[in-house]
Amino acid sequence: MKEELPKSYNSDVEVEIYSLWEGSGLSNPDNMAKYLKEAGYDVKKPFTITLPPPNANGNLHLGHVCGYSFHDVMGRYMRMTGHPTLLLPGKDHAGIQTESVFTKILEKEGKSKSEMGREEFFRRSYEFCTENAKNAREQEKRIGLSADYSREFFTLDPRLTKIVYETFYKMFEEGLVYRDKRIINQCPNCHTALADVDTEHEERRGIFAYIKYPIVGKDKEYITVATTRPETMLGDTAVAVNPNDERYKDLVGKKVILPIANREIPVIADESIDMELGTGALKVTPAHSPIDFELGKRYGLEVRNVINENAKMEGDIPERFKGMGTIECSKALCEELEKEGLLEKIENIKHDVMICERCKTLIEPIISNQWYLDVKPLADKALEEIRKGNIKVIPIGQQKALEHFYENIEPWCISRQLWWGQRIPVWYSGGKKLYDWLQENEGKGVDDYENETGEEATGTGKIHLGEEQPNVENNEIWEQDEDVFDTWFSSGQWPFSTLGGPEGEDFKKYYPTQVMTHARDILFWWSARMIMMGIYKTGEVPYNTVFLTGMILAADGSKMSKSKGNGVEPKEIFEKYGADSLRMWYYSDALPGSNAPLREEKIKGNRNFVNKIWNASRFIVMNIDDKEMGEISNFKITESERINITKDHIGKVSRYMEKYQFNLGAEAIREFFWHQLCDVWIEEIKNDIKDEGIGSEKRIKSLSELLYILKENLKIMHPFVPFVTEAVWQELVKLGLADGILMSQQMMSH
RNA sequence: GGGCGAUUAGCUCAGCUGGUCAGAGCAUCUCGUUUACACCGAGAGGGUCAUAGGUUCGAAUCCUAUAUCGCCCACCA
Repeated sequence: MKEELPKSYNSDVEVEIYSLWEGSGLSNPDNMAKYLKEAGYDVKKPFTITLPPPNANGNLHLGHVCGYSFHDVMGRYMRMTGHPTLLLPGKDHAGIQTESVFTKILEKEGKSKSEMGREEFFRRSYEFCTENAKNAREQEKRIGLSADYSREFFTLDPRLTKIVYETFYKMFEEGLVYRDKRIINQCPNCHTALADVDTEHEERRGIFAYIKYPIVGKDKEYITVATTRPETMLGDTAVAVNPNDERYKDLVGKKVILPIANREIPVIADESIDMELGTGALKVTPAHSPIDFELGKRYGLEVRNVINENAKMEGDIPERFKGMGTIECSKALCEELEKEGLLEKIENIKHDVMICERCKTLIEPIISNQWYLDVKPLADKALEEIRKGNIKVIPIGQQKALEHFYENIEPWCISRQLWWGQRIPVWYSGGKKLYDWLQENEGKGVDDYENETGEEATGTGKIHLGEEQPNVENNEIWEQDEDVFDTWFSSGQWPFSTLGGPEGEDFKKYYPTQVMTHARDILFWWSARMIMMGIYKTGEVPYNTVFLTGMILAADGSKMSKSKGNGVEPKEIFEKYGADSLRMWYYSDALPGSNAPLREEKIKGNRNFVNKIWNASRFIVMNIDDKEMGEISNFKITESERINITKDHIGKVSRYMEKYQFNLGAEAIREFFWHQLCDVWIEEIKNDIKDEGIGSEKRIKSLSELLYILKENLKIMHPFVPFVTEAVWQELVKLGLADGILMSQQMMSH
C-alpha cells in the first residue's frame, strides 16, 4: 500500500541512506565485481583512487569535503558503468603539525614532551589521532564518500611503515639517499629542519646596515659591507667583491679586520657578486647563508657556526653575545659598531624573508647534517612521463608549473627532528657524529677521528639499516637515528603502499590507479612526490590524471582560516542544505584552476534542485494507482522519441564525465531533469492522461515511459546527487518499481 | 627576478578542437495561489565578451602588444 510521501525532501535522511550503502558492502570493489558478474554484466577494468588522507588531528574543512565530492562523483560514475571501484580512504599523521598541536595540548595539561619521553609521546599521539580520525571519517561519510572503509589506512600503520622503509633501503643501496652537511632551513619554533617546499617567502620590514670593516695595515681605510643581518657578522670568514669592480680591485687578496670579533678575514673576488647591490661588497657567512655557503665551498673558507638551532647566538663569539636572540644581538652589535664609528648607516627596508610554511616563524639557515634524497633522477623520469603524455594535470597551467618544479628540483631533505613520524631505520656504530665525521673526511678513519676531535670512538663508524639493533661486537655502541622521515616521504608512497606494495594482492588488482584529486596548493608536496616515488618503486606512473580542484574561499574571496575566524564548518552547510546541495555547488563552482568563494545562495539554489528531484518523483509515483503497479512494473518499454532524447542526454553527460567536465555534467543533469522532464514531459503526460480511467492502456503506457525515464535520470544524476536519488530509488523499491540499491545500478548504454 | 593564469550580464562564473556562443545559477522586475513542488510556474530587463591592432569568408574563441588583477616559483646580501 502506497504511503503519502512528504511534500519536500528532508536531507536528514542522508545519514540513513549512507548506512544503506555501507551495509551493502558494494564500496568494496571485490564485492562489486562479484555483484556485476552475478547480475550478468561485463566486469570492466577496476577504477581506483587512493584518496588523500586528511590530517588525523583535526576536522575536515570545506576544501577537504570538496575534494571528496569530486572523488565520489568519479567513483560512483565508474561503479555504475561496470568498473569495480576502489576509493581507498586514509588518515595522515601530519608530522610537524600534529607534533606541535599535541605538544600544546600536553602543555595545557601541565605535562611536557621531554618528561614524557619518546615512546610515551608517540603512543599518546597515536591515540590522539585515532580518536580524532573519527571526526574526519564521519564527515567524509556525511558528504557521501563511497569509500571502502575496510581498507582504510593511517599513515603510521606498521604495514605502511614497512613499505616506506623498504623504499628507503633500496634508495640507500642505490646511493639516492645519503647524509650531507649543508645549509638547511631550520624552523626555531618547530625545532626541526625543513625541506625547501616547506618554506614560504614573505615581505617583511627589516634593516639594511652598512658596516665598515677596517683594512689590515691601513689607517682609517675601510671596506663597507651592507647586510640585512648584522648578527651573522660574528661568523664572517671573508668579504667578497666582483673581480670587475674598479672600487675594490686593489683589495682583492688583502685582509680586513672583522670588527667586534677582531679577526682577520680575506677579501675574495667572485663573478656572482652584484656590484649594484648595497656597496657591492658582500660579507660572507658560510654557516648562515646559502649563497655564502656556496662561496665558502668554492674558496675553501672556514665555516663558523654562531647561531644554533633555536635561533640563539652561540659558538666562538664574545661571551656577551652568547645566548642572545638574533634580533637582540643585531641591535647590540649595531650599538657597539656605532660607538666605534664603524656603522656607516642603517636603512629601513622591506625585503623577502623565508618563513616556516606551518608556523610562519622566520627560518634560520644553519649548517646541519641531514638525510637527503637525490630527487633529480626521479624527477627526470617523471618529466619524461609527462612529456610522453602519460600524466596530465588539469588544469594544464599547473602541469607547466609541475614541469618547472621538476626541472629545477634540488635534493630533498627528508629527515625531521621530531618524534611523531616514522623513525629513520638506521643504526650507527659509535654514533651518528662519528658516521658524519667519516663521511665529511673522506679517506680518514676512526683513529683520525679520535686524534682530531679528541673524542673516544665507541664503534666502527659503520651504518646498519633496519628497525632492530644489530648484534653488538667488541663492545661497540650502536645508536639509532633519532630523526623521523618527512611526512611527505611516506605519503609520497601512498598509491602503492596502501595497496600492499609491489607484492600486495591489492596492488596487483588495483595499481596503477587512474586519477588523483586534490587542491592545487599541495601539488608540489604531494602529487609531485607520489609521481616520482611511484615510478621509482613500481616502474609505473601511479595515475595518469591529476585533477586539481579549485580553492574554497570565504565569501569575501579571502582564504578561510581559523585565525581570521571566517571559516565555515561543513557541518553547518550539511545541516542547512544537505550534502547533495553542497556537492552540486562544488561541481559547478570549484573548478580546476579557479577560486570558489562560498556562495550560500547558490547552495540554496541547488537545494531547490534536490527538492525538485524529490517532488517530481513523488508526483510520478503518486499518479500510479495501486492497481496499476503490477502492470507498470512489468511493462515492456519500447523505443520512443522521449527515450531517445533521454539516451542522447545520458550520452552527453557521460562524455562530460569522461573528460572531467563535472561542471558541464552538473549543469546538464539539472537542465534536463528540470526543464525537459519536469517542465515539458510531465506536463504533457499530465495533460494526456487527465481524462483517462485507471488502468487504461494509455495511462499504463505513458506512466511506464515516464517511470522509465525517471529511473534513467536517477541513475545519471546519482553520481552528482547520490542521496536524494537513492532516497527516491528506495521509495520505488518499496512499491516494487525498482530493485536493489541505486549505487550499484548500471547506466543505460548509449 | 622567473613562470602561470585571469579580465564575458548587478554578483559568481560556463563557453571543449574558431561559424545558432552571446549563456547558466543567483539577484532584479512583471504576472500567476492550475489537485508534484512558492525550495513553484509563465515571462522580462540586463553584456560593443578589458583595450588596441592582426590572421580569417567569419573570433569571446587563434596571434601580437597594452592595462589591471591574482597565483606559484626564486639564496639578491
